Amino acid sequence: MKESIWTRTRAAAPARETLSREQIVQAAMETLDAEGVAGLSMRKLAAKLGSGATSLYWHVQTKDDLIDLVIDETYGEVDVPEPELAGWRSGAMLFGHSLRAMILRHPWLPEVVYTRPSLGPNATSLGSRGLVLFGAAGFAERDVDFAMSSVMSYVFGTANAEVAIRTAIQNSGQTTEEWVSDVLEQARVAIADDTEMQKSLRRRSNRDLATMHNEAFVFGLDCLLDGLETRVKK
Amino acid sequence: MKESIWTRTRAAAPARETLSREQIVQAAMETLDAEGVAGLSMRKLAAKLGSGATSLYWHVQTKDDLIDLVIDETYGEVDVPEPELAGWRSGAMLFGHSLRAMILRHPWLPEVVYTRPSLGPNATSLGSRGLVLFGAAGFAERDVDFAMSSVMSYVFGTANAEVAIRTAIQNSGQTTEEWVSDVLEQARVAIADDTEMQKSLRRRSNRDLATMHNEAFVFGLDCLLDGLETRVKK
DNA sequence: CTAGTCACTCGCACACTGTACGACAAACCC
DNA sequence: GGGTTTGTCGTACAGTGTGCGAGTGACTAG
Repeated sequence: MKESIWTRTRAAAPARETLSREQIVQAAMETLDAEGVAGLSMRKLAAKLGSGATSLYWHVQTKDDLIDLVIDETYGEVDVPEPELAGWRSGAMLFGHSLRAMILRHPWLPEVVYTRPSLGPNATSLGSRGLVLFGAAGFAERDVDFAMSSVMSYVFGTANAEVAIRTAIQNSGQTTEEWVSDVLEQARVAIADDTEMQKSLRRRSNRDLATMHNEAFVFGLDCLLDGLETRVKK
Repeated sequence: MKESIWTRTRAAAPARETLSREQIVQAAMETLDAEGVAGLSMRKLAAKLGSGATSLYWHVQTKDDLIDLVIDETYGEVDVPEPELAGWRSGAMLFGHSLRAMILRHPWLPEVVYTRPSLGPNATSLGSRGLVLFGAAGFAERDVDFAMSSVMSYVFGTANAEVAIRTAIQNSGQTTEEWVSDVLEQARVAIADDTEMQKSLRRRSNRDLATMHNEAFVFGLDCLLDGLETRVKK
């Protein structure tokens, strides 16, 4: 007996310093978070990994596939509480906050997520855990799905809009305060004869952008959950 | 008298066969609707208009600016009923349906709309009319803005998700039925040990995709509006 | 020890992108 | 008729995703 399977498998593991799909996905995630979709190119990604550009194509079929993988990774970051722990309503609230936080951490997501369906393992697992949560609430059959996707859609919608503003600020190269006051000034001129917009503008202009977004988010989510609660089977 | 001012101005009007910004925007809209963002290139657009590629840059500063213009055009297609006509609640319902229909007509929108803020004339006018509508409901000061953006976010969220599925089907080259049954089969395998997902799957599998989306949309919107209604000042 | 096979890397090339630049031309004003 | 404005467009540059085929190191069978 020259060598056991154990030593054999052990030796086969490192083999050669080599790229791995996980490595590539993680590097792509970093680039996306830092520079957005426009900042991600296969050549730059390869350079970051110290390899040739086309080497990536052995581990990943196309750039789009790579993005699919990164997207699924983000879904893995979302918490879905189990209904026993918190009850469905506060569970849904926590779920919403976790999903929103994830999207804000990955502001490139809205730009790519609507060009493909998400069927990766993390996405489906999220869906499954979501269904458990909303299933426990006691909705009628099909309302379980409707309830869950309502909440997800609402959260995506609000977070996406928030992301749009954030990227705009970042691209402008200004501070948030500068940008806000610029936009407000611009708006003031544009709507000189629009009393309704002026009122809204006055309401917004003294408030911090981030806290306003937070308040708006929980306001709408509360409303939606209120509405959902009345649909629960008595 | 050889020619009056009338004939002169008449002659001066066309001046020379020339591109116009409106023409370009409209052609870009057509291409986007038909082929999506990936199908729009300045060269192809110019060819469609029978002009040189770089000629477009006299009328439009960059491709991104052009897309901004097209986006604003789409906002112009959204109906916002006046509150006197329908009351705020059914007005909001109509608004939601109109916005959703607009997004479904322009499935490329989600892909580009979250990388920039929308401050064009049609976008701001939509915002203004929206504020009139929700302002008439009788919300407390800041809740007017919150209510409106909740509804918009929800509608965007649902419509975007719908768009994602539609594009996926289109890209697959299959019919909707083929695609659905393929995905269901794929899902069935993936979730062999997940009873919650299986229940959901069984619920979905017999239903037409489009009507399911419609039902889900009005279900969630109704819930949200129910919740909003309880926030109206008494 | 050699020959062969697999797993993986990578340089080159192709077609295509957005757009800066500067030369051109047609219409207008004086 | 000269000059200015308005508009067009060919060329060029730097960059993109990725197909192809040659190359290389590690392992296995004989």
